[in-house]
Amino acid sequence: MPEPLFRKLGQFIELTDDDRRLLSSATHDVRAIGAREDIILEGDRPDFVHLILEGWAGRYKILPSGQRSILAYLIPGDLCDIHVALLKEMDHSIATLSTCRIAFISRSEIVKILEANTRLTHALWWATLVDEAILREWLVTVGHRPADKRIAHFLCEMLLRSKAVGLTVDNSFHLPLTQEELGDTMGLSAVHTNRTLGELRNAGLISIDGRRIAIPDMGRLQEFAEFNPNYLHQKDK
Amino acid sequence: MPEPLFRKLGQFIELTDDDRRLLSSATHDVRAIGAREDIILEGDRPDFVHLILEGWAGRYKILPSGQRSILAYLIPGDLCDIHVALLKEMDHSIATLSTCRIAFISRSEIVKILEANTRLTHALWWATLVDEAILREWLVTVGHRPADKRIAHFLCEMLLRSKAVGLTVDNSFHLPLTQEELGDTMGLSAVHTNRTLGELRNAGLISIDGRRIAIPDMGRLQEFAEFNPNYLHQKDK
DNA sequence: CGCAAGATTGAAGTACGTCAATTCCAGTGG
DNA sequence: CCACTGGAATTGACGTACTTCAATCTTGCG
Repeated sequence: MPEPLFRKLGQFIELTDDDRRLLSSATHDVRAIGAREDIILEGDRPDFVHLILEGWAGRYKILPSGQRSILAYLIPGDLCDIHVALLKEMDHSIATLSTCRIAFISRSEIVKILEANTRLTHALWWATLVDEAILREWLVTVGHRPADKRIAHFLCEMLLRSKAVGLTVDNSFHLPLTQEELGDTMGLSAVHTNRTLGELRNAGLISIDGRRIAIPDMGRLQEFAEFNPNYLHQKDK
Repeated sequence: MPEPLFRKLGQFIELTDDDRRLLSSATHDVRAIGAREDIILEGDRPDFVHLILEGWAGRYKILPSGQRSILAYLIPGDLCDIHVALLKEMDHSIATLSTCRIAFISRSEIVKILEANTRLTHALWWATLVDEAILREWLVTVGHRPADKRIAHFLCEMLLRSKAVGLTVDNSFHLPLTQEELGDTMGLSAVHTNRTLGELRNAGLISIDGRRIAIPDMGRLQEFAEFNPNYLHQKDK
């Protein structure tokens, strides 16, 4: 069942049939969730770890001013919150962006896996370290890159991450975000996000068809964005 | 020997004498390192995990433009790079900021601890999750807060983190950074950092004596910065 | 005591934000 | 099939928080 997770962890270890069985048995409780619904809220201490099987979700915080800051995107194969096993409470919220299929894994099942299988434990830990690496790169982006490179860099990342779980077609992928949400991610206003997206399109670096982004020349976009994929720690490439 | 580490992990688990012995025996190789020297460079695959015993270090990346982005500060009790055990290579560099005493722990010793002691393993994992939580908060700060609150928020955090390892005196702590380095952290120019620091001082929110920051009224500074310490996941308060 | 790095200040430029209006488009009901 | 609707995208005008450049002042340190 959790093919995207297999595909993701497979970048780090060769999964055995036994590993697959263990993961499959843990992800029996699958639920469909509509777009833009909260999965966990800041302050929660949930009893489940959530695994995205289909669709996009995002981590976010709301500032006292009402401003929303989006901190990460979660796509198929991503675990939302293994933190929960160790930290007392969520320090941020998670919501779906598109309609999603999500596996609910009880904490006890996670603990069982961690005790039964050292290689899987390491693979799961590896996944959280990659999340951390992505956060570092976003911090660089938001703090030090101008708007156009900021967005270009983000699109490079999401193309490669989508590709790693088999969600791309000819260097195009589905981006289920409004421009306002993209702005809340990049630390930009919706208006400026719109203008910047227009520039990238005019420069021929990207093309947009509805909610689908196509990157005609990935080399050129990477060069423009000063994008180095090393922080994604992907096996292939 | 590694008192600050005891103190840090002690926030998460009660350390037994056995835990302490295990950690002490791993941290036998201690070296003094001068200020502003690199410990690990991006691309490295070091054989050692580094533990800060005294002084400050920082994670950073250099952009093609030469711009430096500082991504995290490491103070006594912080492990620099457990990543190394799992990720292929460093995706960022680490350098000292002040003179430091650093314990070099060989990878095999880390592995030994991880295999021998589940509780310590969880505590170490917990520490990396806190690092991740801090990164998320920095992303909020850099992306969505104005310069004055950005710096105020950072100072709140560093006071609490310093306090947790016993490095504060009357709500004051040593901040071994130049204003340029602080700017590279907050995504601000050195000039604007200077002016903003001046404003905070004029407002009576902080006082600066050389490289020492004093916070006369922590409640007031927290309120100004909209600082909520939940993301630090500290036990006490 | 002298020097270099860091801190401070002023003046001018710019990349971004805000406000507000208009256009586009997918979904809905008639 | 078309008119209606509300959210999202787009565009223009204008304001501002920040940057950059450059000069001067201060401080720590050999």
